[in-house]
Order: sequence, then C-alpha cells, then structure tokens
Amino acid sequence: MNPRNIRIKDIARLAGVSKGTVDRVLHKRGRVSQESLQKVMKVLEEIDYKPNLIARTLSSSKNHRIIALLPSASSDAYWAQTEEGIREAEMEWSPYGVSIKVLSFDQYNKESFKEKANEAFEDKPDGIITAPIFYHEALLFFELLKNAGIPYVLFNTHIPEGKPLSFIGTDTFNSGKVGAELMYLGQHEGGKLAVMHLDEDINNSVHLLDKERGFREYFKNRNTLPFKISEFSLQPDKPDFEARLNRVLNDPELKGIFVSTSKGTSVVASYLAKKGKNNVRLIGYDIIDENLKHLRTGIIDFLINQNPKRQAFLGISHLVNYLIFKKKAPETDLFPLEVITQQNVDSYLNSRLH
Amino acid sequence: MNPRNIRIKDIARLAGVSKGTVDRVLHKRGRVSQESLQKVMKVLEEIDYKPNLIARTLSSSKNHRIIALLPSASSDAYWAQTEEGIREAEMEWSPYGVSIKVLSFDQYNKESFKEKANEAFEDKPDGIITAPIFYHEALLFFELLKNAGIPYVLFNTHIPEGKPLSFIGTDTFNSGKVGAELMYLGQHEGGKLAVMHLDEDINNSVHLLDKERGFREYFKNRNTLPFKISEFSLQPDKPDFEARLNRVLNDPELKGIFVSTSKGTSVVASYLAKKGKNNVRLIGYDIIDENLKHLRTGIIDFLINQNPKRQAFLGISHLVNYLIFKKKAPETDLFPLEVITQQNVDSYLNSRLH
DNA sequence: ACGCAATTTGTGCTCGGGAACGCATAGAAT
DNA sequence: ATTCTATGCGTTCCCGAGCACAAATTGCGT
Repeated sequence: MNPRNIRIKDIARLAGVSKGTVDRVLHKRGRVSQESLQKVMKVLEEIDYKPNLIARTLSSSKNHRIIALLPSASSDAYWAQTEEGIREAEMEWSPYGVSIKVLSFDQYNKESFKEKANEAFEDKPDGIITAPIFYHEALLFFELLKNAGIPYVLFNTHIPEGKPLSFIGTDTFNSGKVGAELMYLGQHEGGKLAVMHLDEDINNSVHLLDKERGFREYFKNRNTLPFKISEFSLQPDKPDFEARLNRVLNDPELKGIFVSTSKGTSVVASYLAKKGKNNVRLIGYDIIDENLKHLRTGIIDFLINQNPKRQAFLGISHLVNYLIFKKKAPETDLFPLEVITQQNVDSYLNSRLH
Repeated sequence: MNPRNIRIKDIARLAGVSKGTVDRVLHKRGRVSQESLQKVMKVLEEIDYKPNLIARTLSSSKNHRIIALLPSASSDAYWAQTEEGIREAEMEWSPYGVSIKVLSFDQYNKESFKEKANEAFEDKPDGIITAPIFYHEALLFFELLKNAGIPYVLFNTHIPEGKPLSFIGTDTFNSGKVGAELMYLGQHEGGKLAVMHLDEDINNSVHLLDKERGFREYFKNRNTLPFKISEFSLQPDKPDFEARLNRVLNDPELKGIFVSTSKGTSVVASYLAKKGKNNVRLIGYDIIDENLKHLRTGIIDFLINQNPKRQAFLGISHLVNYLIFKKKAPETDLFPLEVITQQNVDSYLNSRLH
C-alpha cells in the first residue's frame, strides 16, 4: 500500500524520459540515444528495480501447451508414478493456462520412442519434458527441438550433451554408494553380494551401470574388503530366468542383493518372499506398491527413493517457470538420496509434493 | 493463443449480462436480480471457469509485509538454518512485493518471546510465521492475531489449538521410531540405550518427549526387548554436566545414544570424539555444521533431518500463496523423516530448496 | 534554408479481474 | 404527486509491463 514498489513509470519520471524509453533500455532493444541511456542507467544503478512478475506475465498470458514424452505407465509402476507427478503438476498450473499432453512410448522399443517424439514435435508445443532413455534417438530429437526453439526439460536420465533447459534427477553413482553403505551396515563379516540389473536393455542402462560403479566404489574405499561382488543381468521374460535367479539366491554365502531398478526390486523381492528367504539383505529402488508391501514384511530392507513423481512434478514446474515467469531453471536439480525404511516410509507416503 | 481460456467477459456474453454482473455473482456480493443470477449460474454450470490467477493478483498488487518470529539464530545453528530458509524465501518472493522482517527472541526466555511477539503485533504485518516454542505465550499471541485478522503460519512446533493457517514440520513421534529403528539396525544383542534431552527447558519439550515416546514405542512393539532404555535430561551450562555425561558414557554396556535435538547431538558427539569413543552408536538430529563433521568421522552414525531451512521456506511460501494467490494452505505439511548417512549427506547438502 | 530520411521518444492500447461509480428504474415514504 | 431510497446493472478505470505505432526530433544533403 504505502511504500509501493518501483515501477517502470517511476524510473521514467526519475530519469526524465518516457516509460517506452526505460522499457527499451531494460530490454536492450536499442533505439535509445546515448544521453537517455545514461540517464536511465544512472537511475537503475541507484535504485533496485524488480519488475512485477505478475504484471509482466499478464499480457502474455496465453495457453501454454506442454508435451510429456514418457515411457508407458501401464507396464511399469515407476512410470505410473511419474505420470501422477505430471498430472499433479497440471492441476497446479492449469489456472495459469498450462495444459499438458502425455505421449507414452514403449520403454523397450526405440522405434516407439522415435514415433512419439516425432508426433510431439509435429504438435509444436510450447515446451517438452521427457525421460530420454534412448540416447541416440533422444539426441536427434533434441536437435529438432533446438532448431524449432522449443525448450525441453529432461528427468530421470541425464544427457548433458543434449543441453536441456534443465535436468531433474538423482546422482546415480552416489546412489550406488548409498546402497553399498546400507548393505555394509552392521554386516561386516563378509560373504557374497549380488548386483542385479533386471529387465533392461543396454540402451538405457548407463545410469544403472553408474549405480553399480558407485556400489563397488564404496567397498573399494574400505581396503579390508570382505565381500565378493558379482553382477547379474537377467531378463524375466527369458525362459532360463527363474533357474538363473534361483542359482544366485541358493548360494548359502549370499549376504545381500542390490537391485538397480524399481521393477527389478519387486521381482527379486517376490522371489525371495516365495522362497521364504529373509536372511538376505535386499536393497532396491523406489516406493512402488509392490516394493512397499515387501518393505513392510521385511523382505526388502531398504529402498532408495528416486522420487519419480516429484521429478516429473518439478520438471514441469521448471518448464512453466521458464515459459510463463521467464525464470531460468537450474541446469541440474539433483534430488537428495532418500533412504526409505519400514519406519519412515509412511512419512514419505504422506508428505506433500511441492 | 487459439483456444483461449474462458474469461469473465465470455461468461457475460454467454449469459447476456455485463461483466460487472458476472463479477457480482462470482463473488456473491449481491445486487443481482434473480433473473440475471439464473442466467449466469446456468452458464457457470456448463463451463468450467477458472479465474486467471495472474490477472486477479495484479490489481491488488501491493506490498506484503511478513514478520518471522524466530528464536535467535546466533545461539543455535538449527535456528540459523531456519533463518537461511526465510532469507531464501524472501529472495524467491520479493519480485511479488513480499518483504520479510525477522524478529529474534531468546529461545530460553519467555519474556523475550512476549516482547517480540508484541512488537510483531504492533507492526500490523500482513502475515506472520513463527516457531511457537512457548505454548501458553504463543496461544495468547494467536488470540491477538486472530482478532486482528492477521494470518499466521507455524513451523517446527505444532500447536493445533492455535488454529494456524498451516503447520509445517515433522511427525516427532514417528521420528523417534525411526531413531529407534536405526539404533536396532544390525545391533540385536541388547544392552543399554540412552535417550538424551540437552539444553532444553520443559516449556518447549513436548515434541522432544514425543520423540522419546516414539523411540520407546518401537522397542515395545518387538516383544523380545533386549534393550534397557534410560532417559537423561542434562544441561550443559550446569557445573555437574560433564560428570553426569561421563557417567553415562562410561557404562561399558551402553550401546547407543539417541539425542533429541540438533544442538544436543553436537554436544554429545564432541564429548564422544574427545574421549575417542566410537563403539557407541549415536543418532541425532539435523545437518548442522558440527554434526556434519562428526557424521563424516563416524562418531555420529545417523542424523534424522528435520530440514529447518525447508520448513521455514515452505512456511513463507504457504503464507504468500494465501496472501497473494488466495490459495488455501494445507492444514499440516509434514515432511518425510529423512535418514542422513555418511554416503547420502552430500546429496542433501547439494540439493535445492523448492 | 528546406526537404527528406533516420533515429529517437512518447502515447496508448493490451492482457483479465476487481471494484468504484454512476445511471436507470421501481417502489416506498412524505 | 413528488422526493427519497434501494436495487439492479453496465461502464470505466486501475493494476504494471510490454509492445506497436505515431509523433517528434535530429541529421544530412542539396
């Protein structure tokens, strides 16, 4: 009310020019004489002008269409949570004229991604958010977007060369280290540990291998290494899957399993539950329903939360802030590596998304 | 651009009235004939009108003054982080004309709170955020605020009877359970456990006792209870403090210590470090610098993160969203109970505030 | 000195919602 | 019958930034 904010009009008055001139100086669009420029600059130096974001936005308040290009939610609870985050973000931002269209592709099929990416591009949206799990195809897509001037935000999988507006995700290498730490906790006698990658193509496994590297790194650092770590890449749809998994689980020396994906975690947990085997420490990823169940029974000992819902939600928020409020998004927004246990899982389920 | 949002003007056109009338209907300020009301209501039922938040806010874009009434940051790293959160929130919201004045009181002195609370009230701000650690004094203060129509948000300590706009904090009871779980982890042989409350007046200890209750509850639920839990309330400024603390720490059967405050955690950690005693599991609260140091050396095994910075930041955000955007804040915003370890602490330090 | 073009500067409208204002009409009070 | 009041309803301006366009000024050449 009283000490009102400084407006362009005020600067104009102080500098003895018109608001049009101040506007041109502020936006560096030239057509200003040296003299006027000096006068305005001088005033700007003295006062702390902060444009009214609300007013600025009002005039350009049109509808903003965002496309979310995601792996299909129907096949995978992880991506279902992602889509939930997208939906919540849409509710949050719809009063600002933001609409979000979700395009789903098959996470095991590059062609499907290419097809949907093309569809997204043809639609000429105002912004795109995607989980670029196919490296090369994504890069080509980004090239298109950049040329068309469509801003895009990545989450889940980082492709720095893609130069996105922003990346939202976790530090996969360190999440492996956290997994290892939790494995080591109060379990120092040594034995065998298994790192498992399930159901994943080589294409999108860079960040899974990062997790494994981190996991191994932790034990490397403690030079008295009592553990033998083996890696297993199994595919549940292959006929020999169960046999191979059994072979790993039946090893009496096996002390722990670290699974690199949320879905893989639930698969392994189910097998352990079926065999009634609770003496192996199981550490995996994410609070998807099936993992939650096994966490409560104690089959799963720890989950590392990648927070897919929040990743998607914040991705949209960064995009919207850029589109509407012209705020620059952080280059990378790395989430904390959240350790989920029986006792704190409910507090995660009950907490709000911001 | 094309499928523009529905505006008041559109509703007016569809209903065959003027926008003034629609406005009156929307805001229920009467002075509308039954006939016009019917027409407008009918249109409103058919379409999904969402007011443009940006435009709505513009007209009332005045300065909003918020007062943050907090324990002094100079004496306590926990409250220093709180103040940081306030400052970051101020930066975030200053483009919207929000200014925040921090009033600090002595966390061990009720009179100091009363004095500052009065000062805050006299200032007639547009909103108040406070950590109401003195129960009765806070209630009186809230009464004042309610009568004056000044909205207030609480964090850290919940006083539901105070009927705040919103409470931001953690579930202290369950955080005790998490502490107990971490204590029990891989440590099942039994022994003695100490719960410590340091440096706290009885006044603001309700939530500390909650933590203790939660801690005990966890062990109560596992009926084969191998641990004997004792409680110690010590005050570092008392002459016998060191002696009493020593007596607890020297017990060879002591297996773990759970400290209920951030400051207390660092005090106990320092003593353990000085004595070179690393065979006792220490679990405490918050990533303040001194705790961080001891976490890295392994003196502290786990920290439960109450996230004071984020609590304050979000408190302000809820208040601002209410004041400016007329969004109703959540009644309670309980944070997840974050488990901090050596390996994930950096990811917390590096992550952004939202 | 004049004309014309190039540059500089100012004006005014837009965005959408909020609300004061003022006009018109109907009914009540004098 | 005339004044007064209450009610209904449309118009208009405001908020502050952005931007198009018109107006004003300068500069240059003849």
